[in-house]
Amino acid sequence: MSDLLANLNPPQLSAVTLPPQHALILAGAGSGKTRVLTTRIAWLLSTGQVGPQGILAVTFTNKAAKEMQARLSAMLPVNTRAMWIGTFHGLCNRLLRAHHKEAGLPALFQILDSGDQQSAVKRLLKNLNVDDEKFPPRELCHFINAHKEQGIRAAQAEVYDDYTRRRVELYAEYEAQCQREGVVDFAELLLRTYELLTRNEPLRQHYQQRFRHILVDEFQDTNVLQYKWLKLLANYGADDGAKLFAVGDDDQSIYAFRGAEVGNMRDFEREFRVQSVIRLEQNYRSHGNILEAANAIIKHNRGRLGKNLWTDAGAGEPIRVFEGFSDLDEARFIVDECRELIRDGISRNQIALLYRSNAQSRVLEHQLFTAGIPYRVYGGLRFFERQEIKHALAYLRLIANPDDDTAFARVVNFPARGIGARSQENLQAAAHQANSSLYNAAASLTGKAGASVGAFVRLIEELRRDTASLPLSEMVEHVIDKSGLRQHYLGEKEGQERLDNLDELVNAAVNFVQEESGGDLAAREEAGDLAAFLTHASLEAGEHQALEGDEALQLMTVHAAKGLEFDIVFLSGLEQGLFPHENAAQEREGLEEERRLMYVAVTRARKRLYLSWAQTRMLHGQTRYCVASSFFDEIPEGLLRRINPVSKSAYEAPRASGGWGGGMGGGRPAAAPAAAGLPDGLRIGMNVQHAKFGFGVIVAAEGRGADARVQVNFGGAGMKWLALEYAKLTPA
DNA sequence: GACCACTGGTTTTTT
DNA sequence: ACCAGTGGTC
Repeated sequence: MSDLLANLNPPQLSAVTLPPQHALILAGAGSGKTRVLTTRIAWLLSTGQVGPQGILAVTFTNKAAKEMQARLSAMLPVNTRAMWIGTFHGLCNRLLRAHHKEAGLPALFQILDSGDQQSAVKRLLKNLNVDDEKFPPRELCHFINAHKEQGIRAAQAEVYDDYTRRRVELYAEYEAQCQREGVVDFAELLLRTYELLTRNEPLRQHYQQRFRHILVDEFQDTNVLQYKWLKLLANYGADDGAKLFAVGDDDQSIYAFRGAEVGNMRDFEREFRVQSVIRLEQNYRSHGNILEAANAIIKHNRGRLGKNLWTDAGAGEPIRVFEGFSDLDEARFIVDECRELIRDGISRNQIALLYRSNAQSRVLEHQLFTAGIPYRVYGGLRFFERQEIKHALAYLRLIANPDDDTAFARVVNFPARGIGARSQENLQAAAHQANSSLYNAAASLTGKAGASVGAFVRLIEELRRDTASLPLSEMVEHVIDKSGLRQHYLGEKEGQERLDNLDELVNAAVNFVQEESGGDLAAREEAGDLAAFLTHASLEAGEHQALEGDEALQLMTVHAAKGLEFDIVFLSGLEQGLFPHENAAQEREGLEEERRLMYVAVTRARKRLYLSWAQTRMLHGQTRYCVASSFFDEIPEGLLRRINPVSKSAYEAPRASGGWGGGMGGGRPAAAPAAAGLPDGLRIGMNVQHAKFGFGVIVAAEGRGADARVQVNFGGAGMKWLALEYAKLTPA
């Protein structure tokens, strides 16, 4: 055990060895958060304070859960399987599978991912004859999820206008549809579990007594419902409830936009009368200058719980700042610099190229490709979200649960088997009328359409029969062949990649069955291989497409980089309107989240950090004229080293390109053409001054004469459209 | 039912 | 610029 605690610093040690009580650990970036969490569990177990079955550890991502499990098994010769370690969704799934009857769900309930949910909503709107222009499925999904994530059912939803009344009705209809089909969406997993435990006293008591220690990772990312869920399991208000050990960093809360509630940290501290708030402030990751910059940035946020990271590593190098004429120029600089770093022996996967939004990767990728540097882009379409995979899974889902209308609608005519939109509408109507699933309504269709739909139903039944005794992987293979999917993609021009992916799905099934340890055993025993595999596919959308283990540069959004670290980090596109993003920069809350994002980005770097921006950038097919991000103003100049001449705007007098430009599109931005209707003296890209908003750059123009409007990027004051007739703009 | 042209919408994203 | 989704034509 002394081994266990060796090399912990004093705050880490006190967190790990805290006597049983509620605790909040404020763990700064790079302060050894995961280590504290896992060591805490190991310590609790090895001191005999609790058995493995008394531990519940919750994370947000499967990756984090797996890492925790792996680290624990390395630390202790203990059966980690008796512990409940997983994501909120994974654990809820486990509970619902075990108690599906009490929860009012079929044993083989399916899980809708966000895409499935949207299709389900679309189908609902169609059935109810609701105009999907007035109620866009995307927006409706968001409305429904936002309510569920607050723990609010349709019956309790607040109605403040006609539009919302209708949305609430649709929410209720959607709930009914899901119930009828035996499917649950992500938010439902949590809400249903919460309600199950609330209403079912014996079950609730069972789990409240079982779990003695509940540990939560990334607590700043919990939403309202997740916190309620934790309170329930910890038997909030009782003396003999589990002890909650929450680890988080309010400064790294970057998911408020999807419902995360940083306020949970404060609420937790207050409601649970937390006596021990422990701050982990020693950073083991970054050199001093980098850390100092991060601290300086985050200091601008209000209402922080307060924390100041320090390091005993030296100051290190200054932060390098590069200003490009264009996004291309910026990308070229970055790639040149990377080439040199690689030549100097830096490992490629220790270099990260970060950006605010995915669209920015294109220009970087292009330059990297040209330079022949291997790179890996994180994000994008994931394995189980690919069209061909979803199709194959839909067949499997129908085998498991014929009432799954989402799956039915997806493949009833794929590959094409003459069941057109018309027949499908008829079927929908029949099913709606009979209040039954599409599958069951199929028999009621007559005529030609009835025959083809009947043939489809028979196909599914045949598949079910023929695969009933096959092992999972052979089952998948059989379905791919006999459904006609393979044949279909064989005949498609670009079908080879899809075929490869389908083969990969068979492999995934093989691995899934073999991999006893990682899988959710309880769920599998309950429901069989197929159901467990389908759950796995929904809950764990799969590895990102790029190859693992390659010696490659790492490209990703700042969000995706959270939790990771690299020797060298390039943070590009530091322009007002892009980072901080214009949609967020208007309100303080939004800007503060952007600032936390900036803080996360900066603290990813161990040894060297590059910050760059471009005076012009192609965005949505148009050239945007940019000003530097206001975040530059928040970093003390003394920490920075400007690697090329600094200018205030794209339209200063021409000057040397600093050696990075030259060539196509790389040099000064081409002089902007006089935009239609702009009065003399105004040009796109020009610097102007406004009485209220201050200095800015004209970014776009439209209309002429009295209607002429210009879009001006005012930096800190944001992006504005101004009517020239009223706004007083003077060239600056 | 297949193909093509047009449209709108593009911050971040896990489960 | 680029993607996905849609509506039209053959």
